[in-house]
Amino acid sequence: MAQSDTVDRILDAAEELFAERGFSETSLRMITSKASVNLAAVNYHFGSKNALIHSVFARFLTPFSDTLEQAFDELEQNCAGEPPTLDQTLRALTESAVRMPQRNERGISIFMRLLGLAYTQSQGHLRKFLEQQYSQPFGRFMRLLKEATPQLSAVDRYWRIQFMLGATAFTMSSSDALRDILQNKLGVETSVQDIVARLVPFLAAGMQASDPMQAPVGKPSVA
Amino acid sequence: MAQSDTVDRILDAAEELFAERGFSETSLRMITSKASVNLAAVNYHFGSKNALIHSVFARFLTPFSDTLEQAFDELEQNCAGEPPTLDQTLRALTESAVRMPQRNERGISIFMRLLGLAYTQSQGHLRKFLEQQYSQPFGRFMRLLKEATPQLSAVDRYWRIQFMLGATAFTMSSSDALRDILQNKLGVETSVQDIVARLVPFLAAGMQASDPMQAPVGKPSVA
DNA sequence: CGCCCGGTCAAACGTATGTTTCAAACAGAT
DNA sequence: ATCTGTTTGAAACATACGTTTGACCGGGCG
Repeated sequence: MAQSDTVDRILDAAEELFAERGFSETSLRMITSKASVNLAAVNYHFGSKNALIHSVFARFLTPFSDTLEQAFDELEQNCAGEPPTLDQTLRALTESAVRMPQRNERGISIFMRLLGLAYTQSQGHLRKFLEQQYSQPFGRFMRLLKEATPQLSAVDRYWRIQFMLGATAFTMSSSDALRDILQNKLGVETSVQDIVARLVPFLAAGMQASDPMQAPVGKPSVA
Repeated sequence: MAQSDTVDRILDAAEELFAERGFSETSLRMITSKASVNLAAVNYHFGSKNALIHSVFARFLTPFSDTLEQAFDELEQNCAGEPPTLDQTLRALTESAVRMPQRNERGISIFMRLLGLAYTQSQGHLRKFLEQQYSQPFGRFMRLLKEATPQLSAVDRYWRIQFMLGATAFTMSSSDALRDILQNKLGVETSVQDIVARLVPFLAAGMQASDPMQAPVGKPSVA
């Protein structure tokens, strides 16, 4: 049957172009010409450009979501009763991302970059789509974070989670470029796993910093 | 003689629209109609849309750059000889941003959002413009960071700086949305100053986390 | 006054976008 | 071989964009 692979070709091309140029900066014509398919194929198979964007996200977010739920299951099972630590929770997340079945070696990088874009570019439809589609694993992650940092106020925790998201999405989204720079400047090779290994302690330390609102600063602050 | 204020009206409108919608998502027609000026005025006064973007950045980045240099001067002067601490350096940066003379109360928010967008949206011309225009204060900030974290290897420092940049740029670029969410969920009002006040300790703690490559992984006490 | 010139304006330019159309090609079942 | 529903193809659609044009206005200066 060889039922046409047009759909996948479009998704592959769209994914890559979106990741490196953003959504509004990527036209359907770029996508279809990169995918070597007819322009009309996008609207035929997906309905609209926005729907294509949703499909691109769904293709990697759904498996990731499943992997993540599974990792969280194991985590909670292993430390039965006690809530998992912050470090364990973060590791469950990052390892789910890294271990996820990739279509190619740049997969994880593209994946991260798209997540960053989704958050950054103010595409109302995308945010709505993601919220009503993947609220469950996201909510679960949030709950785990909450249990792992009982010392934080809700507001502090909220902001620090945003800081973590930012550091992660940003770093991963430009990880290719950053790795090249490092390679040129210091002659050091780096893998995505290396980056993650450095990122997690950074995040955990930031997350557990002493309360900014009551802790005095190291040096007596100039009132 | 009431020399036309068209230029400023355009800059004001552009600044606001860019901040809330991004660059490619904001058309000249939106800008000119918000500013109540003729469409052709943009190309007449600025030459092109890209040049307008540059002008928007220059208008707040140049004073900020000056303020920052001054803050760094004072900083280095005060702790004569000794290099400023990480916390001091970060505070010099953020306080320069916050204290900068604002055109209106949303100024700092817009300013941050635009900086985040500049880093996030892959506008080649913008990055080039910023690099060749404001490389000096940026380089100086990097040098101060280096002196404030002598315990870090070059590679560790490199990655952690990226993490900091990411957390900052990302948070600031979506700060309005994040503040709204917080307002709806917990009924808490937040100012940019609040966010910054929470961000700095997070960054400082992450920056000074124990070396990820030699520290044991489990959950040891903080050595 | 006449002249000029910085600034404004409505209108048009050419190009690129997302989407639609409709005929042709194709597959599989009858 | 013929029919049927699905998928491709080239072309056109309407709209929006950034930019350019040329007419027009209103003071300052000779």
